[in-house]
Amino acid sequence: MSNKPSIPQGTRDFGPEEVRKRQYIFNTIRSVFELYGFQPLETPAMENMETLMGKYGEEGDKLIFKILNNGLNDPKNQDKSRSGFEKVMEGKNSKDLTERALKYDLTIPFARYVAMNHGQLTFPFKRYQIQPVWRADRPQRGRYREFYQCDADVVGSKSLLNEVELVNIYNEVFTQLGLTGYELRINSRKILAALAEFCGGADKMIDITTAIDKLDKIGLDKVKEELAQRGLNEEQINTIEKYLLIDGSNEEKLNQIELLLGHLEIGKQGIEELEIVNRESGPGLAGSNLIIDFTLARGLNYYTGIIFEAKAPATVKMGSIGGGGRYDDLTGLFGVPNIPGVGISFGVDRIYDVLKDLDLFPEGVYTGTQVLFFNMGVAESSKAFSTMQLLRKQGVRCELYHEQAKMDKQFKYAEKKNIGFIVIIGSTEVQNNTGVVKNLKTGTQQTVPLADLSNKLFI
RNA sequence: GAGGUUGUAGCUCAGUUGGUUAGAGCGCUAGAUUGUGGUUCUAGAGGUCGAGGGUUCGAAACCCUUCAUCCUCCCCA
Repeated sequence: MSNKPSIPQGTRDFGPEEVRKRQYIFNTIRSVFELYGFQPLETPAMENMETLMGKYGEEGDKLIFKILNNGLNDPKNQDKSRSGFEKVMEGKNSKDLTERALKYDLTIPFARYVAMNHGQLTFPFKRYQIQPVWRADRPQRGRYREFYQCDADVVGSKSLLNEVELVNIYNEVFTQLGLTGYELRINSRKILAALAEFCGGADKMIDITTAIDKLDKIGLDKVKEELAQRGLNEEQINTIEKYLLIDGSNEEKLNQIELLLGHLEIGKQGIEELEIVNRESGPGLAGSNLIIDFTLARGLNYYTGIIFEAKAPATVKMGSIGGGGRYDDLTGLFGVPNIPGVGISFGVDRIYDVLKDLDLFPEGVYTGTQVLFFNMGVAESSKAFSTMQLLRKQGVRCELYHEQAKMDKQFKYAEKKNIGFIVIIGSTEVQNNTGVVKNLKTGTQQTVPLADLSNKLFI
């Protein structure tokens, strides 16, 4: 029976305090995006199925939340519904059963938007987008079925200046949030492509990248094992091992990769890109927070150039808190070729968990109401109400206790809501046109004429 | 999709080999205290032991099923 209400697996309610903390993260990210000249965009929660399918790889397709069509039981649809169901049972998709799905990320809907509106847009188009996305994944630490992404993308520009700006956006946001120990790992898909070309051919690229991506998790030996399982021979695996053993500062890594893959045209391009981004991203940033990592692969198969992954400080064991990269032709998927782009994403829900673990939320996040007016009776509360309205006009956040009650109760209400000040207007005060202002943190109080009440008293 | 963990009061959790009426702390309500909270003291309310079935003279405990939860793998933010 279980009459208890519940919410779907992997979703969450956010109480007042949580919302405030999340808002703090959103506002920080939004203000940095705006600072760098990005403009807001919102797209629907759901997209047509064909917009999403096939864009995230085979695994990704399975994780898309599909929406059942309405009217399946309508007599004139029943045959279609049945045959559609048969198709679904075979693992295929059927428009007769589902033609819409919840969006899986913000990049593909954005690409769809650009493809639809490229005639009207001014390029390069820089947009940011802060919205929830949904994945039918099994929930666990740092993984939810509904979560927010904050994306910033630039389309219509091949300049590496964009990558450099995005690196600095990451740095600015994480620094403002106090997350100074973050790591921004970068690599280039072109280097990975060069490696694949050098040993095994381009068709082995996905096999190679998914295996080496796990290096820090499972270790070199296991990676070699997995490569062998995926059909690479010993010579090829040895080359990959050399590749994986590249280490040192960013500059040292670049020198070593030059020796290994610099002779290939695509490798040369990738190395040059990394070199530029590393050099231009700013003194103090490159090499400490910005780390060139040749094992970084990233799953999304539309990336073609520089790729990013932001990681929380190793101590919190959270993994990726953001990611992104360059794609040469995302809108080509929607019939509008030759619009290159590059973008990044912040995972707010994980950043929230990390800030909580590290106790990095500032004090000010918790404040709501500044002043509580005590309710001392009908005539008294009427006076309190009109006084309160005047204060509200000055921008002071205040409230009047909802009913006449013992002072004890009203005090406790203020305390629980973390309200810093109370104002008592009782019969004596009504007569004298005064109020007793008490600072609950220090315990001090003073009687002041109501006309003198102002926001200065409540700081 | 595969594997595991936990589910007892509003919250955090005890509960012995299966044995009478299931406990504690915190919180809540009321009083001590009719205009001054946080401290203290006193009293009180609050449980179909996640749900359903089974074993047993007897189940919170053992078995099966199911749901939820958290975690690991896969993959990802």
